[in-house]
Parts: sequence; C-alpha cells; structure tokens
Amino acid sequence: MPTPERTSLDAIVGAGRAILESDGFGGLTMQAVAERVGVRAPSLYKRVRNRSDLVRLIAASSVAELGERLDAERPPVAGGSGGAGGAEGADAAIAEVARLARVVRAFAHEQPAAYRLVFASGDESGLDVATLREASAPLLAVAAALAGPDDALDAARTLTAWVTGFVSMELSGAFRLGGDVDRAFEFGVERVAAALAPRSG
Amino acid sequence: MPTPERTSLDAIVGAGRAILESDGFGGLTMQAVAERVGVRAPSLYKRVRNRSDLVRLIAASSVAELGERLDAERPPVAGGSGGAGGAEGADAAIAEVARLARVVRAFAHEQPAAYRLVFASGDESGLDVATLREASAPLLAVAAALAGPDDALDAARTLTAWVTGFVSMELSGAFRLGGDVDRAFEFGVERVAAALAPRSG
DNA sequence: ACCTGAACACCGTTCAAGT
DNA sequence: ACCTGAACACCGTTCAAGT
Repeated sequence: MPTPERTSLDAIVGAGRAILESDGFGGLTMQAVAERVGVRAPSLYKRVRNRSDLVRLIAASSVAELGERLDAERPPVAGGSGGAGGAEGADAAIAEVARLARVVRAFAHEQPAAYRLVFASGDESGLDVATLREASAPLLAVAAALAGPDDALDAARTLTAWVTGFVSMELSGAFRLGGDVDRAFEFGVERVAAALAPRSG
Repeated sequence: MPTPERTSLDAIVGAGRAILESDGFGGLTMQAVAERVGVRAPSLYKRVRNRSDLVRLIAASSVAELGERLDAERPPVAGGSGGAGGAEGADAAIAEVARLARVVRAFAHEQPAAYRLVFASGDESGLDVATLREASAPLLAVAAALAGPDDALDAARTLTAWVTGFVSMELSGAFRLGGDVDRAFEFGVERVAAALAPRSG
C-alpha cells in the first residue's frame, strides 16, 4: 500500500533557499532541509539525486526569481522599428540600465547567499544554458539598444560584469575602505551605461 | 625532550594552495593538507587554529601574490607633480588600466580556485583591511590619474568591479552563450577605462 | 615542544525493511 | 510508492599519551 507523499520537490527547494539565507551555504545540510520539510534525510533522495543536485535546483530557482524581477517592471519598447537610437532613445536606455542594475542589487541585498551561489560560486551552481539565456534577456535588450546590434553582446557582458562585480564586492565586504558605496554605485551605473553607446568622435 | 619540527606554517599554506587548485575548495581537507606536508591531521592544529583559519591564510597568501604581480611591472610614474592629465597622460593611464586588468585575468586563469576564494567567496576568505588596501593600491593610483582625486575612489571601484566581475563570470562559465570572450574583454577594458576620465562635454 | 592514535560529533549517502 | 533506522565512509576537532 503506497505511503502518502509527505513533502514535494517545491517544498524541498523552498526550504533549501530559506536555510541557505538563514544559515549560509555551510548550514545547508540534507538533515536541516529534511527537518524543515518534516521528513528524514534519506527521504530527500526520492526527489533529488544528491546535495549537488539540490544546490543546482536552488540556484536555478533563485535565478528564475531574479529573471522575473528584471522582466516585471520593464517599460514597453519605445515606438520605432529598428532605427539607431536618437538622443532621446539613448537616455531612455541609460535609465533602463540603471533600473536593471538596481533590481540586481536589491535582490542581492535581500538574498545575499542565493546571489553568491548564482554569481560567485564556480560550477557549483551548475546552471544550464537555457536558464542563463532567459535571465539575461532583458540585459541583452538594453545593451543592443545602447550599443547597436554589432556590439550588443560585448556591451551586455561589460554591463553584467560591472553590476555583478560591484555587488559581489559589496557583499563580500571589499568596500570596507571608506567612502560612500551608494555614491560609487551611482557613479558606476552612469559611467558604464554611457560608455556602451557608440563613440561620438 | 622536544620533538623536531616536521613541518612549518609556510609549508602548510603552500600545500593548501596546491590542493585548492588541484582538488578544489571541497578537496581542501585537513587530512589532505596534512598528508601533503607529511604529518597527521591533528598536528596541523599546532600552527593553525582551524580550517577557517587555514583558508584565511591561503586567501591572504594568494592576494599577496596577486598584489606583487600588479606592482611588479608597474611603469614609473610619468613626470609632473599633480597636474590634471593632458591627452598624453590619459592614454598612458588607459594603457595601465589594460595592463592591470590583464594581470588580474591571467592570475585567475592560472589559479582559478584561489581567485574565486578571494573575490567570489563571502566572508569565507576573511581578508583583513591592510591586505586589501595593499593589493588595491596600484588600481587606486591609476584611477586617480584617470578620474582626478575627487572621483578616484569611485573610479577605482568601478574599475575593480568590472574586472573582477568579468573574470568571475568567465570562470564560472557564464559566457557559454557564444561570442568571443577575448573580444568582449578588450571591448570592456577600453570602454570602462575611457569612461572614468572626466566628461569632455 | 611537537607529534600521534583514539575518540566524538557531524555529514552525505545507501539499503534493507517497514507500511 | 514513499518513508525510515541502521550502517558506512569521511571530515573537523579534541585530548591524553608518547618521545
């Protein structure tokens, strides 16, 4: 006679994310997750292959949430078909860059352990290409609007590198040397965004 | 009668760094380190407080090496006292930015696990402020030359964020979506460095 | 004064046995 | 079909006992 299911994969991943934030990556043990969902540790192996697999699922879930946030408040695409941006379009694109950067930073402040797992761990997170592509779509879009199609990919990478690097350093306390971190963030957003537009000279 | 010393702190840290690269952070066990230096695991506790302490020492040693490399090939400061850079000075500064960025990237390619430990882990690395300050001095210097004294700190942070972010993403495989990573790096170096100079407009 | 074996608590994982 | 206790290998760490 089949035993009724006492938990679910969603519950396990959710518990894992909660524990990751409260107790850190080291505190994310199979036993802790099991206890939180109300089963014994060996039962988890019915839904996840092993701890690495669980970590990967937690990372993917976190990336998905970040992707939704990046997409959520996205303003509608401004008119025209494919014309290279005028001054108006460039300003809007720079504002959009700033918005995306702030969304990433807010997510990192809210869920620092998840952020680190996704952006700072090695292959530990084990994200697949599809998840990656989906989450980075909004960034690629602004990059293309700013830099033009030829430089879109390079521009998106420059932008993503700066944002994730800044936030990682902020989280790991690399900015302990004084100064105003918020000011540095605004400085960086503005300069990097402006730098992606084609040279005027 | 005193037992002769069979190892040293330097040997332990060196062994730790080697194991970190060959077997990853997870493979960096007290037993592995002990075996490599030729003692039993409990003996390590005569020289380090615990594993976290050893990890911190490994991070500090790695940062020190990177700092030396950043300093090593530094070109002599170009003439004048404190004048705001002319076009000539700005070009030299941009070249210096590119050089520093390449040194960081080369270090990361050579010792990816150490790089991640230093720049991508949370407080796990536990670097102290003095070590931090020393390693970032060359970067602060170029930033000041480029952006001027008022914006020097913000510019250094923008630059460091981009470099470390780019390399972290490269190491964690975030650039699997195609395109030429070397090209993206050159694009980023040039644009970010140029963006730090005061606006001409 | 340093080194060691033995021991303890903890963790990931497997598996036979329960329902 | 899912859940569990027991068991195994492994790890960090402590400590009394050796030299």
